[in-house]
Amino acid sequence: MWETHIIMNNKSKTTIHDIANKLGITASTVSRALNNHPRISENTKKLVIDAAKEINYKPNQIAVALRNGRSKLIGITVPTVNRNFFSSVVRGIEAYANDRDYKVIISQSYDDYEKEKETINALLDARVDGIMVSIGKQTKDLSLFQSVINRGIPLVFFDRVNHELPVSQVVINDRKAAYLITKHLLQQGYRNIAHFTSATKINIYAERLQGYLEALTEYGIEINPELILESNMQLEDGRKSVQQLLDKGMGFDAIFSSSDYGIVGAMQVLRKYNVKIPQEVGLAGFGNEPFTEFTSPALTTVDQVSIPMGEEAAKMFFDLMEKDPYQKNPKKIVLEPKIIIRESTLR
Amino acid sequence: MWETHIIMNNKSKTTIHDIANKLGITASTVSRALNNHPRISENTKKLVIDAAKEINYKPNQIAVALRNGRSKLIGITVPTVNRNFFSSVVRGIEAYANDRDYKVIISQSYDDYEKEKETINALLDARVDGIMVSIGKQTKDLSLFQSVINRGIPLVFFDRVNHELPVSQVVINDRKAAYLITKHLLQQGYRNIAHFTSATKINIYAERLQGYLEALTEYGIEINPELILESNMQLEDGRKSVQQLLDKGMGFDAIFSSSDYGIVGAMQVLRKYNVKIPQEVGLAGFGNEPFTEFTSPALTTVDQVSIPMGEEAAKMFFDLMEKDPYQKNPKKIVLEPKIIIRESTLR
DNA sequence: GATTTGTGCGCAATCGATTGCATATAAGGA
DNA sequence: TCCTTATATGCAATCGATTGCGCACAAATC
Repeated sequence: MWETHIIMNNKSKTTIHDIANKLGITASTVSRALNNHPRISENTKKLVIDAAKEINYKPNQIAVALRNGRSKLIGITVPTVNRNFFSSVVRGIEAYANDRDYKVIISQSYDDYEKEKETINALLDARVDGIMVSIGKQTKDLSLFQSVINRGIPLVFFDRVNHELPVSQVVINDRKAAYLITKHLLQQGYRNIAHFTSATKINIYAERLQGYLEALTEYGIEINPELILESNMQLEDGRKSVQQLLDKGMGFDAIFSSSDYGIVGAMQVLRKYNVKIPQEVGLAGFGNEPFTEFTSPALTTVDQVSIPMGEEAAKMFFDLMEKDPYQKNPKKIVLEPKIIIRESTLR
Repeated sequence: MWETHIIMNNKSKTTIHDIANKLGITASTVSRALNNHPRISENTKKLVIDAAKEINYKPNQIAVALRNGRSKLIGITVPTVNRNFFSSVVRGIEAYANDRDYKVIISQSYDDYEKEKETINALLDARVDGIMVSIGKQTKDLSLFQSVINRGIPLVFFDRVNHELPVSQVVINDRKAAYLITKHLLQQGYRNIAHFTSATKINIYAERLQGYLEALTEYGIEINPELILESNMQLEDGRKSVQQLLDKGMGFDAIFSSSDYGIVGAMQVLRKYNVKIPQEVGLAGFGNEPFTEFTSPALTTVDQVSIPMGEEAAKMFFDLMEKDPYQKNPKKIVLEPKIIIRESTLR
């Protein structure tokens, strides 16, 4: 089965010229016929279409792209593609774009600003028709994005955005989600709610912190800054943060983490100390990572409606391309997140 | 901040002709200078390179692609991109390709054969230089893949492959992984080990079943066909399968599932019945989905080395492109999976 | 000094498709 | 019959970069 095969070279080079030769007409006519140009007779149209089928003609999209100045490619840059949230957004984008005959190029920034610049430049070199980005944690200098806009290339931010730049964007209502989650904790009778957050210069984390504070204030609960811990909110950070709270002897009866990873880390440590969840401590995360469903108890969290977010972002790209490539009127779509209440906060 | 901006149209159209005009030479010379052609004087090379920098020239990759017949694009088709395994493979591919100045187009087949054909044809239309596929569950007709090979377009299968076609491929040693997991269960003293499998016409599942059987045989344990359950192995299937075993009163003290989802489903049901894991029943999955680390007890599983798999697949693509695009000598790389022993099988 | 060799660069075709501007033929109008 | 107006198609430029061939001019060889 694995032996050498005799294989012919039919590197399928059929072009409109082949069709033209076959029919004794010119490539112009073939091109027009295939594009259903009104000035071509029905008769030759039929002839051309039949001939195209017969020799299995497929237009060379590269040539089309060069001539038309449109590559029908969309570039995506995300920190990493193998994170459930990002891959789900990509899924949404791909699905929407695919239906419209657009293809999607992905590239990863690894949350590194230099790498992010590189990949975006690479996408521009590839002549993508538009770019969709979830910016990295380090991103500060926005001139690159400004120049993308100045060149009339549709640019869409999603999830992680920057408000200093008038760029069309799709986000979820982070503040409201955090508010609702915190309120839920309060309704469940938790009163000393800690919060895990990340660098709050990143908009989404600032927003979530805000929602948390709002809910507490609404319930007349005094804010305790020592209960607000900043970290990268990965697994290990969650462990450390909760350990810190325990070591300090901080009285807390719930934790709301801006990341699911952080909360799982906390859960692991608490279980070691035989803390009962949710009876003694309630735990809520953010992101609806698949694993939150399978921990025990299952974790309360926020679903970021990632696939719809991808679809909206893609839709926005097409809108921009057609109507406002220079983003004179950037749009902002705010999706409603879904609060997922599970056992970890139900006592 | 969101008001209208005055934005100039610098749709950056700098071409080699602009450089040529600026310097009073021809585009040919500019092209050669930029490509470091030996017949161009060092002096003009310097002039050209400086001028290129000055006007911020970037080669139009579309034009380059048309002229050279190489798009520097790699197409990937996976069933769905938002599954940890696939997105991790994509991550590996992207990382490797990116280092070599190649870009990656992704498309999803949704495990639907028609869709799979469509996306592969779309990738061919986009003139990708190569295609990497993890075939869908339905895929039967392989003529499309054969024709890709016949056209001299490097094709690489990964994970889900088909052995009827001599295509270069990267897989893991599924049989061995299953064998080792089963052996581990046996070593832990489990004797009545059930197995969840999927349609065994899909190679990977057949292999895993085989490894399971081998280990049992090695330990002189009689195979009980009633302990081998076939399903789609999603969460719900896992629940049903284990319920089925319970209803039938089958005596089993361990389950090895070919999918992590299946085993989590089983775990949920068993917990409802207050079955002690791992004391009464040991549980092992396959795939090392992120959630397996966070269940309690944490699940024993098999890591499919997805990122390395992506890198190997990408490496294979470049090899094929350079040396054997028509795959007269298809290669097969078998990666060693990593057995991840966790609490769910340690009693 | 005549001839060969080498250096540096331009001309024009090419990749495949699209499109503005003719042109040729047929059909319609005066 | 002559002229206008459609209708159907061809010609050639274009998108931006690459490359075989050729042509100057200079340097080297005899």
